[in-house]
Amino acid sequence: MPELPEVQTILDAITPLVQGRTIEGVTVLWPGTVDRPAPELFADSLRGRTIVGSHRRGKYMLFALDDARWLLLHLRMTGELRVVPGDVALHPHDRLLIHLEGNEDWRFKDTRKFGRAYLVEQPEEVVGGLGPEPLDEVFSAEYLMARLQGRTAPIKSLLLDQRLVAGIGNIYADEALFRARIHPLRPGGSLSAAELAALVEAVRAVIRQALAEMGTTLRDYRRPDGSIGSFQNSLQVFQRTDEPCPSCGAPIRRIVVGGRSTHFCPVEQK
DNA sequence: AAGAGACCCTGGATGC
DNA sequence: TGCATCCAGGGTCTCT
Repeated sequence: MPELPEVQTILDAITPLVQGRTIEGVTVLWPGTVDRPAPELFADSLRGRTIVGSHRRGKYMLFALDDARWLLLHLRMTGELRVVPGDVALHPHDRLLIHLEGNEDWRFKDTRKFGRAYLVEQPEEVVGGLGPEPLDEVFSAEYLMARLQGRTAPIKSLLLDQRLVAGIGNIYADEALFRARIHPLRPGGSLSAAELAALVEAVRAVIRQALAEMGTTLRDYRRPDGSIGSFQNSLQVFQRTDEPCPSCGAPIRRIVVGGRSTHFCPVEQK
């Protein structure tokens, strides 16, 4: 579900609801949601801790605790976060409950059970392998030129590789490639310096706009207050198969690249 | 090392 | 209506 703009939007909404608050207990409803340590130790270790800060790295949310450890959350495809009164009825897809002082619950709901929670001493244990943030100046045409040298995989697949650049998912990969007018099947190493420069700017523009619009709601994504994003109204190719290209009118095509649905204009993207 | 494919899960939409 | 198939904002693992 959520990519960088959605994760940032959720984090911005959830942080004021949990920062400074103390965890009275944890209920693990689906053990698979807890990646590390073992669920019982995870729950025991969080009891009594206070959340003192938060930030985002790629698609991960990082919550700093008062014992210098970190709670990391990844929502994967269908994860949702809410803070609700403790007596609100559970949803069948609630997987993890963090009970806050004052009888409120921070709830992790996740239909497909792909989401994960981590309690670690060093966030780098989990996020250390991520590439640069797309809005960081490190992410540049020169960086891509060096990293994509000799790569034969489709540029679409490479944009989804979190080790190359962190936070881009299926929606924004397709949208950025359209804006840069680059065909998704182009081998990564075949892109010229000018094309890479256009791609970097396209990625930044799409991410910035999606942040401003609080993300893209297609099915499951909800902000913690239940409201939706609005970038779905700005999508130019994603999930617009057979609809006219907004630039030339040709029907948008859908293909599968690296097992992921991929949308592009067959006329304009070379 | 890099790339392709299977796999992890559930539920909604679509087709017959 | 019922059943089958396909599809989904992600990432990890295995095999070649």
